[in-house]
Amino acid sequence: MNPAQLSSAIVGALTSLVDRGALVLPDGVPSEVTVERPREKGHGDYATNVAMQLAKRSGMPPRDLAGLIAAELERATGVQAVEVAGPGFLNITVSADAQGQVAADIVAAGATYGHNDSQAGERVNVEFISANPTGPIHLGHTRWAVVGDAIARVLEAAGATVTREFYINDRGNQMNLFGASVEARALGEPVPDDGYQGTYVAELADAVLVESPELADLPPGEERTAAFREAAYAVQLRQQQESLARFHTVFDVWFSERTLHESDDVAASIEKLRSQGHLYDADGALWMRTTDFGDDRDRVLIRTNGELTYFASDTAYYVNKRERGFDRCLYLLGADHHGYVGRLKAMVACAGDDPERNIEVLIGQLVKILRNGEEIRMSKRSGEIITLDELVDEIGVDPLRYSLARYPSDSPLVLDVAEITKASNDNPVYYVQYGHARTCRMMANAADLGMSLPDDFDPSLLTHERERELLRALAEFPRVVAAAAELREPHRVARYLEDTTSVFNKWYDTKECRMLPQGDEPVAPVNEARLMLVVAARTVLANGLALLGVSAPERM
RNA sequence: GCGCCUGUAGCUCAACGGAUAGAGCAUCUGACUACGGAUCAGAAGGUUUGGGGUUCGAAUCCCUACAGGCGCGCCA
Repeated sequence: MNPAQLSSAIVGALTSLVDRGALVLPDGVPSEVTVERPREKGHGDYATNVAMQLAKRSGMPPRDLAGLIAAELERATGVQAVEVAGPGFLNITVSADAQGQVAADIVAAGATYGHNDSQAGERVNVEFISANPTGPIHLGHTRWAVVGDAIARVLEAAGATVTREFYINDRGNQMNLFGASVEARALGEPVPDDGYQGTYVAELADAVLVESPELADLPPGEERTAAFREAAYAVQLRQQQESLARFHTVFDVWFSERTLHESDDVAASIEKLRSQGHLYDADGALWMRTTDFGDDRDRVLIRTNGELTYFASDTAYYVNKRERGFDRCLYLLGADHHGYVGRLKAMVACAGDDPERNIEVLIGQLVKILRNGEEIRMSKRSGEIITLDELVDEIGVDPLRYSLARYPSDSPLVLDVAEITKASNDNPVYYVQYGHARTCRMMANAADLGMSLPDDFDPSLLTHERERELLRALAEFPRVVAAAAELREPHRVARYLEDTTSVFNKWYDTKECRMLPQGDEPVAPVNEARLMLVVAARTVLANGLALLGVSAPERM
């Protein structure tokens, strides 16, 4: 019996109490109730605080109400015992066969186990990284490359329709400066003072000259600079895409800022906002009155010199997303951009949308990486960059992804290269992956003995306390996925996997719970029931790792 | 000055307002005639930064002080 099923049973008990007149709930019976997996042994398989939650409304003391519900709930199918504890908790013990059935349900669901409908019907645009195409993907982008991708995966598992999107800022002064920098490097001239200094610019210049050697022969001037800009842009964008693909972060849409201007999107979005009455002219510029919706100051859309601001593009881009049908636009930004939150939300309100629903801005705090106890630093001015490619070379895709995925993105984070590259039990990524590999070895061993998943699986054979613990953990997975999706916190999946792997290992280590027959014993139904449990555990570990974009190796 | 984020074991961090705040690392002690030990069992380590408040119950919510990080352009 999984938590959702138990919740339904509790709701059923409440309903029949109300129907009988034994209980009065002025607001009606809740459609679902909280069911937790108790941390303490001796508190049953599951616990609920429903009696304390409903005590006030029902006009009964929590413990009295708990007793009433307990008596009713004990009659439900699959419920073995209900105990009132503490201030009014209900500790529920599920019958062995109802609990064991969880294993077969998981195996039947296979790769879809964990999927749920908590976000069904949501059309979500997840925009993340959106690095300027003037340099490589680097340390500063890495956290969202993992967590943004994992959020998208978790939302999909929760039933949402998701588009992962990368916005390319391929327009404006920075691009021209970038072009001029590559041009200078290619021709052996000094890079402009405010230009791009990094060594990667020299590499780009070389790559451009290999692909388009004729550029060097063009006469100096704007056309040549533009030609270098376009060629370098193409090379740099391709490199970004390759780096991210190698890192298992894949986008559905690479959205060019230029296309907003080449189409009428910018003009159209300005007209839309004008018609909403939130634009005005002052000092020769066009402004959006974002202060109407809580921003600290109004924002310029068109400057005195007639140029469009970046914010004008942002506005057009948002309107474009909404026109493509997304109800929820997620923006995953670095901490250095948190100042944008206010204006983005105000802009959404100015466009006539609901800033509480149509836009959601998540801020990722900075990640520090330590090597030999010292922080690896980047310097924008000198162009010293720690690229994603270098990090992947040094740390590996799986350890790097997992190490970033297991922490909430709104807390600052320090990672030590030595810790996350250790190939041992020190490292949670290998702990979980090894757990998965172990389930695979066990399945292979079982196959060697001619064992197979039983057609007449008897769930009541999985009775050992360690088996029940494991079943409880496995049953929780869909709720963990749902919570991760709702809260945009995929680290919950990683923590859950570590916990579940630990529970699995404890079971594995228990002499009374050997899956294989010992000595010369023949294969018995209990052995095949345990095989079912192993396959269920493998399913959960594999599905969970997939949500984080981390591989699930069959052997290590 | 204003705003956002953070403050939990020696370190890195968990913990939908729930029961005795948990893991891993580091330290110490056990289990290898093993379904691959990249495992398991155990010890030690805490006034959840300080102070108020809200309630059946607060690390969590509110106020306040302190400390750290990051922002506050007609730049992108």
